[in-house]
Formats: sequence, structure tokens, C-alpha cells
Amino acid sequence: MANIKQVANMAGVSTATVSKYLNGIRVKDFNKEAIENAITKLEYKRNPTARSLRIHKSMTIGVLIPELDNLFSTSIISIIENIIIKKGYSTIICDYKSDRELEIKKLNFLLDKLVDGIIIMPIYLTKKDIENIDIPIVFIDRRINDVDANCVIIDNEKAAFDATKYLINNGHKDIGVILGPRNVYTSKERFKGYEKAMKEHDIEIKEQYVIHGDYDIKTGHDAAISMMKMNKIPTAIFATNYEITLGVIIALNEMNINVPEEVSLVGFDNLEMARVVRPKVTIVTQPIEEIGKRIAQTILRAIETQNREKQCIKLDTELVIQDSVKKI
Amino acid sequence: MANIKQVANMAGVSTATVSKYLNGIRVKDFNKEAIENAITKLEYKRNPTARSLRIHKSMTIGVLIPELDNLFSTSIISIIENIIIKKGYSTIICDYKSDRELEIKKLNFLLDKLVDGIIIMPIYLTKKDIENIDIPIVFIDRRINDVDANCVIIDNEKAAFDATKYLINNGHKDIGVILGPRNVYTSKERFKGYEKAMKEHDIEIKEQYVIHGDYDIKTGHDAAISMMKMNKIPTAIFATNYEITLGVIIALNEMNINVPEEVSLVGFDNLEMARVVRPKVTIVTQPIEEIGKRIAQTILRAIETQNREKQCIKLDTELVIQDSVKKI
DNA sequence: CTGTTAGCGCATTCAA
DNA sequence: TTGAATGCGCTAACAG
Repeated sequence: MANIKQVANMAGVSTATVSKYLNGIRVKDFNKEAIENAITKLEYKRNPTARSLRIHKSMTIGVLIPELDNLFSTSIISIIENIIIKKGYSTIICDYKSDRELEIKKLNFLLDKLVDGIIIMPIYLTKKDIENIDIPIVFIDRRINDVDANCVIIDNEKAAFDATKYLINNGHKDIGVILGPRNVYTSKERFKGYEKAMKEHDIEIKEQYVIHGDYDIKTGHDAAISMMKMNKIPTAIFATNYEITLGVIIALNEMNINVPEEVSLVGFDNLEMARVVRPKVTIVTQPIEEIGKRIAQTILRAIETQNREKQCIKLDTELVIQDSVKKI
Repeated sequence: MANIKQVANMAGVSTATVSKYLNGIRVKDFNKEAIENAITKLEYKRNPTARSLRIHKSMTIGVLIPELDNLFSTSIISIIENIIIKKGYSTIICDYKSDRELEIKKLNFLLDKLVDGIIIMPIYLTKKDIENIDIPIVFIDRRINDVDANCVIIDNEKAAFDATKYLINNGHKDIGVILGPRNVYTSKERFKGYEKAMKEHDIEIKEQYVIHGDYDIKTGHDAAISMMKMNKIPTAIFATNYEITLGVIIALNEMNINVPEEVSLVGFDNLEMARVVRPKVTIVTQPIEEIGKRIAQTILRAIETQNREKQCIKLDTELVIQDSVKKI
């Protein structure tokens, strides 16, 4: 592998000049050509390691997420990766299996690797865990209490509020809601939105209509079954993420329960899936593309400027009305 | 951030001694203690960039996959990452959107980043694209023609053969099969297995029973619908990946078609999902954990030994028999 | 606009 | 066992 010295030699200039050329600083046209020729002939590639050592930047961004098997996370990662790669950055992705210890361990791993910035979807992290970190951090999806930090989130409360209100406006009062873990930020926020809409319409929240579980297919599946076996069956179900929605759909189908005739359904997250299913499911969609872009912008801005101001971006979801809710 | 020199100073030894200590070479107990104290006091962390420059290793492994929204890929990546991280390696993941140009572009990006090895799930790559690469490569899931390379794959043909044969043994002859793209390795192999089982039992393959599409929900959904509208409806459907299986299940449910009374089904890949659904779906499962482990082992071995022998590991799938196939 | 020079932090030779 | 010295490949002063 050729190095900058060999290029300089062949081009008849100094390494400094080559370096300048490589970094977009003007050099004489004459030299420029010579350098370009030498680079081509030698198949020279700049050594990013040496460059990193010198400029104190690794050109990598760490991504810390709970699970890699969650479609929402991976979709966002994909978008981010495809943006930052254009600026020469690469991502190091770590999933911490929703595990408290692993979350910190892998955070430290990323720090040790000298990433230039970190994108985190946190669960257990607290203020203390991150207050001594001196590289840019962007929190996504979830937020950490009491921390003034960059973040890109959606208005979870409003999302759930809108969905619930839509059901209420369609005459529903017995609305079952299936949520993620109690201790998870999005889960709490989404419940708040549900609660707010119900209260606003003076509808009592029945405890058995609020089911917490994991954000997975099984939770949705089992919760739907248990709801449909209740003495007083809810007239509508609100599933609060993709996997849960999928589970609910599968369960209702199994039980041969017609949507929306027998029960209405509002789902979450995956428009593509919602369109495939019959009847098409009314869902809350997150602006995934926008979220990914904002995250990428935020982390790049924080890394590339010395601007230490924090910015928290809250994006709105959209309620895509399709055919799974009946007016009663 | 402290560097090795400061540690050496505080410990009263030379940087060489500290370096030796860090690399597990014996130093006098007396010095060892002094060094350990200094490291603790200074909160010294070895700088991986400088180390990389010196040892000509980046301690990163590139992962090149078609899509990041495919559960099979991400599950494997998660396993790999959790193994290699223990040896200090990190992964740089690139998805190329199943795009021919991006596949090469991102491969080059990884090469430019000086990764120590690459794990590739290829689609369009040919021998020519990789013959000049001088770092270890492990191909997964799919194989490249004519290339003597490391690979970890499953016996796709046998998997499909077993599934088809199982259906045949249950009396089925009109077996619909829903496959991925025609040009994709796994897709071709799985078709071969189907074909072989059919031929072996002298069953004619009806063209309309073989549907190619993408490995996604929509393909499974639409194909199932079209099959159930045929003049001669197949008595069984074989779905050849997770997303397709999901689509088929959703479609059959929508059409109120009972499984297995009206049509039998064999799915692929996701045992968890298959267990949630009623009736539980009989599926071909890939040994994901084993696949991930083997990939990690193979790439690490190739990187850490100078052993340039190639090894191709072919793993067997398992047919998990549940309740979605009826004997006729 | 260009070249000389120093040094990023580390691992490794070689002599002691 | 140890330490002095060297250099991995690059960028950034600085002087010209």
C-alpha cells in the first residue's frame, strides 16, 4: 500500500503539498495534476488510522440501541448510516439486549473506541452515567430525565392522545390499550396520552383495559386474546408499537374476530404492513425518514462545529386513517 | 486524556515497559504494581487509533448486508457483534439496499476504512469484484460462484427438500411455493430442493404454483391470495422466508381460510412467531445462534492466524413440526 | 503557494 | 527484564 511519501516523491512535491491537496486546499494546477497522476498510478488511499491519530477524530459514530431485532431501530439506523457515510463517517452499532449492565458496558466500549459522537436509545441510563462524557450525544426515541442533551423524539403523548381521541370520536369508550414495559419512556408517554384523551372525555379508565408487556408479537397476541375473553369486551384496541400490532392482528384473525365489525383497531409504526393487511389498519406512523435525517444532522452538527448548545427536536406523528375503526 | 508516557513517568518506568505490561508481557511484579497504580490514578485508556497505526490492525470488522430491515440478518449481526466485542473488535455495518452499485461502493468504503476482515451477504458481487481483496472475507447466507472463500451457509436445498417432502408424505401434491428473487442464491437453492422432492415422487411441477417475488410481507400476502384464487387451489403452501410466511398467514386469515383444514402451510425462519400464531406453524428453522457463532469464529480465525486456508461451513436446518399441515 | 519539521500515541527493535 | 530510539502515515505550524 502506497503512502503519502511515495505519492509526494513521484509527483515531485513534498508530503505537505500532497496533504494539502488531499484536504482540499489549493495547490498549483501543475502540482495538482502531478499529484493526481501519482495517486492513480500508485493506487494511493489515504490511511484513515494515521489521519485519525493526527486530527484527533476517529470518523466513527457510535450507535447504542436496546435491540437489533426491532424494525423501528434498524430502519432508523439504516437511514442514519446512509447519510453520514457521505461525510466519511461510519457507524459502530452496539445492541445491549435491553440489559442494564450491558447498556453501560457497551457505552464504555464505544467511548474507549474514541468514537466522535454517540447516538443512544436509552433505557436505564441516568444522568450520572453520562455527565462526564465529553463528546456529543444524541438521544433518540427516549429521553433521560433532568439531562440537558440533544435529542430527537416524537411526541409520544400526542400520538397516543390523537389515536385515542379518534377512537372516542368514533363512539368508543371501552378502549383497550397494549403498552410496552412500564419503566420505558415511550411506554409511559403513550399511556399518558391515552389517559389524557380518556379523562378529557370523562371516560373512566378500566384497569383491565390497560395491559403492559414487552414491545413484541407475543405481548400483542396474548393481550388481544385476554381482552377478547373479558366479560366486558373492549370495542376498540390500541396497539402501541409495530410488533404488538402484529401480534394483535394475528390473534384477532385466529379467533375469527372481524375488524372492525366486532372490534376496532388502531396500530402503530409500520405503514407498509398496515397496508398489506385486510382490512387496512388505521395506524400511528412515525416520520422515520425525518427522524433519521434529524438525528444525522444533529450529531454531525454537534461533532463538526464546536457549538455545544443542546437542541431537542420533537417530531409529530401522523394518524393514517384506514379501515380498521368502526363508528359506533 | 492520559497517554502512555504519563503512565510511564508516574510509574517510574519507560514507555516500553508500560507497553509490554499492556500487551501481557511479563514485567517485574514491582513495576507491574506501579504501572497499575498509575493507570488507575490517571484513568489511562489505551488509544486504539495509535495502536492501530502501529500494529497495522484497525480492530474492526466490516459487515455488508443487503437490508437492515430483515430480521434474519439483524439477528445474526447481533450474535456476531456480541462475540467479537469480547476480543476487542467492533463491527461497521453497511447495508446496501439490495442495490448493485451500492454493494460495491460500500464494500470499498469498508476496505478504505481498513477493516481487518469483512463479512458479506452478497447478491450481485462476482469473483472479479473480490479477487484483489487481501483481507479475510466470510460469505454468509449466499455464496459466490467459482470463488474459493470462507463461507457459512445453510443447506438451503436440503431445507426446502425436507419441507416439501414432508408435505408430500402427508399426501400433498399440489404444493405452492413462494420464493424470493430469481437471481438470489438462497432462492435458487430453495427452489432446487422443492424441485428435487417433487421429481423424486414423480409429481409434476405446475408453473403457476411457483411464485417468485421479494423476500417481504407483500410478496407472501399477494402470492397467497393469488394461489387461493386459482382454479385448482394448492392443498399446501411453502413459504421460504420469515417475511413471506408472515404475509401468507395474514392473507389466509383475511380470506378466512382455515389452516390446515383448507390449506396446509410450511413456513420459514422465525420460531418465535410460528409459536405465537394459531395454529402453530410448521417451519423450517435456521440455527441462528450456531450460524452467528460460526461466522464469528471463522472471521476471527482468519484474521488472527495467518492461516489462509478457506473453509466453507454448511449447516443443517431443522423442520419443526407443529400444527399447520394436515394429512390428506 | 510550498517545503521543512515536529509529533499524534503507541509498539518494537536492539543493546544493555 | 528494561529503556532509548525509531517510525507507523499523516497533518499543521511555520518560514520561505
